[in-house]
Amino acid sequence: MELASKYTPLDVEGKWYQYWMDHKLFSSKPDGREPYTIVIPPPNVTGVLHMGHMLNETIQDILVRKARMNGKNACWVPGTDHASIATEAKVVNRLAERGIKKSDLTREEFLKYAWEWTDEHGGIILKQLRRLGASCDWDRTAFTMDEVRSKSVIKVFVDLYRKGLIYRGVRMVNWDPKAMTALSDEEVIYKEEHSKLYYLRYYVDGECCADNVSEGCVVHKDDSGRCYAVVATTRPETIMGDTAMCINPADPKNRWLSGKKVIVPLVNRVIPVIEDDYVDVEFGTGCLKVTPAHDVNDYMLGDKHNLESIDIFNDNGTLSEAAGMYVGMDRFDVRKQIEKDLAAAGLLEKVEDYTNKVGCSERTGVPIEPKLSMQWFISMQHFADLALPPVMNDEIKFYPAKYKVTYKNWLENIKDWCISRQLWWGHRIPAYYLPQGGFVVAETKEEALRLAKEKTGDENLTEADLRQEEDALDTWFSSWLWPISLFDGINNPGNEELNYYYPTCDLVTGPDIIFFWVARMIMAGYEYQGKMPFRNVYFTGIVRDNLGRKMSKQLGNSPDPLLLIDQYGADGVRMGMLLAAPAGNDILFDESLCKQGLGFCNKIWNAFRLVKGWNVADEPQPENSRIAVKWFDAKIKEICAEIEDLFSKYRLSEALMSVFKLFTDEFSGWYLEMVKPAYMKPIDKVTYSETLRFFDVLMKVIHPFMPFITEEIWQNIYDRKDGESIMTEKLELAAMSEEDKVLIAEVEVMKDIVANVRAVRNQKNIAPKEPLSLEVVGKNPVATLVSLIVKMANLSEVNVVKQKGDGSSAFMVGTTEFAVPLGSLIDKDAELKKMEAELAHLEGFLVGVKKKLQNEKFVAHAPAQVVELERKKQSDAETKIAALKESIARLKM
RNA sequence: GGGCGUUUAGCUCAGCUGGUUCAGAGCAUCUGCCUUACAAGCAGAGGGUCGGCGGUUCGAAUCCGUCAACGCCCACCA
Repeated sequence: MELASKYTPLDVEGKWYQYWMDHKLFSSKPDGREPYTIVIPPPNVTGVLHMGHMLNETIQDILVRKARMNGKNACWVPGTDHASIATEAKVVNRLAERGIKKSDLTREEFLKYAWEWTDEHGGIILKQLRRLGASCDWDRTAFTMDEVRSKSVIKVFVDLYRKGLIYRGVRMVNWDPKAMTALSDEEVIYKEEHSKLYYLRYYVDGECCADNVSEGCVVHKDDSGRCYAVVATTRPETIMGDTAMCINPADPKNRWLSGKKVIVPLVNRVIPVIEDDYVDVEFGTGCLKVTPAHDVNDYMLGDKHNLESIDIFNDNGTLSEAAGMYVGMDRFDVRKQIEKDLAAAGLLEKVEDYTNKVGCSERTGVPIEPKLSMQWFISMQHFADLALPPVMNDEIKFYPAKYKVTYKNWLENIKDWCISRQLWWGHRIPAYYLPQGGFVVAETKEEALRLAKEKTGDENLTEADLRQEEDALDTWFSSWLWPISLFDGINNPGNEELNYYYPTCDLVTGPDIIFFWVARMIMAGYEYQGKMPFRNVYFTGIVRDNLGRKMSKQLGNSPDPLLLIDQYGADGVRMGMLLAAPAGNDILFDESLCKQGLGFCNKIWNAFRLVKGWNVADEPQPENSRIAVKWFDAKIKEICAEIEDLFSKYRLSEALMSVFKLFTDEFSGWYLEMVKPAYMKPIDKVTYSETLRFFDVLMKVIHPFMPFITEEIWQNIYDRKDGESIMTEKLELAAMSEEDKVLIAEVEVMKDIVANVRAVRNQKNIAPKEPLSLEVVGKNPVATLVSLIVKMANLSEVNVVKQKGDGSSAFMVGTTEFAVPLGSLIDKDAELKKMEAELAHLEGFLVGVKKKLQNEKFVAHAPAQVVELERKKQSDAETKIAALKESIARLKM
């Protein structure tokens, strides 16, 4: 077989993915094996793959492939999310490009466009995932708006309504004026903004009796002697909605305003001064303008003090007729204009720079507007009570565990969830309004009609009389059912698939959706299955660039994942991602890590090329190879046990590093060099077949991380039949024996000796191919491994001597001294210097150890084995010092 | 304003319930090698007062306190 000296991923990756698909190797059906289930966090249906997905999906694929390799029935269910707001916004934009306004379309027409868009762009992201090697069971691909999922959503809505957990009411909600819909609290993100604090004059209405004031009052008067109050606000454009001014009753400086009325600047409406200790005396002037329609706190005040509420905004953020002024202008244009107008009218005291947090829509980015409106809500306390205990008592484990605190905090301060959205793209709320007023909630129109008749007693009602709610549901109202609805567990409770695959095992997702999604899935899981939706949650970090900046379109610092795969291969990119991704930390992605990944592929490739290039002869196995095989057999067991342990702790990055070192250092660097036949010489049969066996095992160990190259090589180790695949293989290794442990330790000593001899070569510029000899002073600690030392250090002989010869370079391994005779090459002075430095270090060390042992408290308090260790350190050091001193003395002779 | 987390080599990170020469790994750097699998390679080497200060202890990177810097989450001060 001819193999190129460089590995080219593109040649093999597509081929094997197709092979896996053709042989249905990703597909899972319930059987007698232990299930291992992951549901994908569904990406937006019209999204494209970015680095965050790459990280997430790589981790999931590694876990899934590992589980498969461990003999479990692994099932990774893929799917996409309809992403109500995001998708609707995209469709609206696209229509706008064609000159079509959403408002000119009927709901049906709009949805037709939306589905067109979805069919056209939908699922691209899933196709892209295949390039990465994702081993999802594609036959199970689901969509949050497909039939099964939609039906589940409606069923759950009706159920929760009947249980009294869903209600409809007028509340202050977060309004997105761009998307023109209500949002949940979680969809609001607070951004720091450099804005301004405007100080406005509110003249006192009627006679001003400011002469008659108490101590500490601060009264403002203008040039003509009229009194006014000063209100500090960041939002002067809302003064048209002012219906009161509020002071703190305990505030002496504003005492004089008590019971007065003031005039809203420009608007000239007279409003009362109310008193409430909500007002912070220290902020601004202690006078607060109250706009109940446009601020949550003001709303609370209005409610308490029975104030009128004037909604001055249209749904799109422009000013409404109710404002009376600036009608039709955008709220931010009004802010600019009103500043000018106030100043011109002499009503603007001053303007200060001010930094505050502004709530913005997570999706559209525009500042949200608190708005009083009729919406649908879920009572959340019930769900919080369900979802808190299992996480706190670790029935559901979070990795890293620190997110338990975040989770707890949220659940203990839970607020009701606004689930209605004034959007068309989504699940339409199954509520039907009656001509007589009121509504019914039902899964179907027929059922609604039946309920309506029952409710009204009007037998003449027809379906046409019922008007279905226009609002759609929050996207997350479908996502929270995902682990159940994927197995049709809502419509078809207790079905075989559900029983087998649920609860799922691991959930891999970002901490940014811990509330949106993770917490709510736990709620739905317990509500509808009485069981957790997943056992473990692995929170990944945020992918950042190598400067620590979040990857974003604006910065243009996010590489295109597919281009990376073109360049480094999927295996290379997977390794690059994972190397940078310790659990729970943000990952600083650097393209050079992918290069390292490809480099590793190349290493594997070339190792295989070497082995496959050997000629095999029927001759006895040499001693060095016999030991090497035994050793590597032990080593592989050791490292695999380590890897298992790391996997169990989700420390995948470290597991990969162990895998990498096992192959690069232990296998390629040591084992292959130990057994490698001399140039043009054949290898014995036994060693050859054992080496192929190692390859077989190693490919399985590496496979979860790098599926493509491992399949390619695995297929070429032996003749495989069509349909065979590394994916259906199991990795089973025995535990290490005592003998294994001893051998591993001995080989470590041997490596140390070899490294020292190589160092001597380096220092003396002796070519690797020039054989040297080695003297062991006293007893060889690894006498059984002489054949390996000879081969690895390229020695002509190893002699055990009582005393090392003259003209040699010496070193110590453990307590044994070794020497490489160099004859005339020896540099006496350099050798002396080296030894004296070593001696000084050892003597210093000995002093420390002795001090410790002379400390009575140490000997008394420390555990016996620690003290014993110190004593051994002392005697070892003394032995070494004696040997060194002797060598130095002899050198000086 | 509250809470959480981080700070160890030039970079990214490991160091579990204090105790082996405990100060580590990968990458990067430096030196020497085109050695017949791989120069995307091989063999070596250098590099850190473990953020500062204080405490507990026979013994602290590890435990406690405090300060500092950075990051994240939550919160209705206009």
